[in-house]
Amino acid sequence: MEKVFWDCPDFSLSQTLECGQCFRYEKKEDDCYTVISGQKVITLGQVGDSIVFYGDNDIPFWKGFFDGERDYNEIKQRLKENDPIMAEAISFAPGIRILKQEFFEMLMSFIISQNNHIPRIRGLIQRLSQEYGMPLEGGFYSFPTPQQLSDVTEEAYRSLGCGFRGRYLEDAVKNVLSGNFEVEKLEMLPTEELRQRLMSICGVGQKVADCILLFSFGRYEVFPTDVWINRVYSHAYFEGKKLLAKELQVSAAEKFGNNAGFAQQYLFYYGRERKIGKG
DNA sequence: AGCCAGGCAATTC
DNA sequence: GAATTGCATGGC
Repeated sequence: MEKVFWDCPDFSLSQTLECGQCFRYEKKEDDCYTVISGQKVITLGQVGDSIVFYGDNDIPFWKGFFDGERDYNEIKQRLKENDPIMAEAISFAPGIRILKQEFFEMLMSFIISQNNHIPRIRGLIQRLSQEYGMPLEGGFYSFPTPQQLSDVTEEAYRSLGCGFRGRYLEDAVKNVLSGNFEVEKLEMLPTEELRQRLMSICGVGQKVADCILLFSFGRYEVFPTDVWINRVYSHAYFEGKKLLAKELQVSAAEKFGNNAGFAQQYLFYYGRERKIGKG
């Protein structure tokens, strides 16, 4: 098997995949991972700072997927200034990079994520792909396209185990197929307008919309606010006092500015792994 | 064996 | 408008 090497600074494959932004990866032997995005699949590993791609399937795509061009060192230095908790969160997982993932896949995945555990989210996405996606090499399946899901009913989603989210998933597919969610056009919209557009889909609230804005549209100024972020944020900056989501986001915007999204992911992973503020 | 989950819409006050 | 409630399911 052909190997392609890639030196990418400030990058940990495991931290980036396992920090909660991505649901479609599988850990193999020797710290190797198989990652699936849309119709593409790759197996890769890491030796020190060096990433090893096994196979040469569209390497430029995967370098973009891993946000390879961005200077994360500069972002981290800026976030750490006068912020010991952030410094600790960053040193806990200094190799997180924000992935660039497909819009439709993020839309469906984060609808599924609501009121759900991460292991179960992954299972549901896997079954959805296996049922309606396309077989790829290695026994994996592509995430289904909107067209492949065009006739899937709420009941079918429920029988996969999606529960009450079935109605939302069906609505999301209808919306995308209607033509009001073409990525090339969405990319042009200012963040707030794009957020409102996403939230017009039943089942997409601000949290889900913000995850899509951050993980798919590269709107790094957003700060997705969920229960974990609320715990770690109030613990880190407000002596444990819980904030309303609105207040928290105003505070995060002041504190982190255009790097809020990166800050969110460092804090989220740190808080969740260390169970900060829980119990 | 329950408890609860990267929330949300619907309902109620 | 802010606060409360029901939701489906299964991993832990």
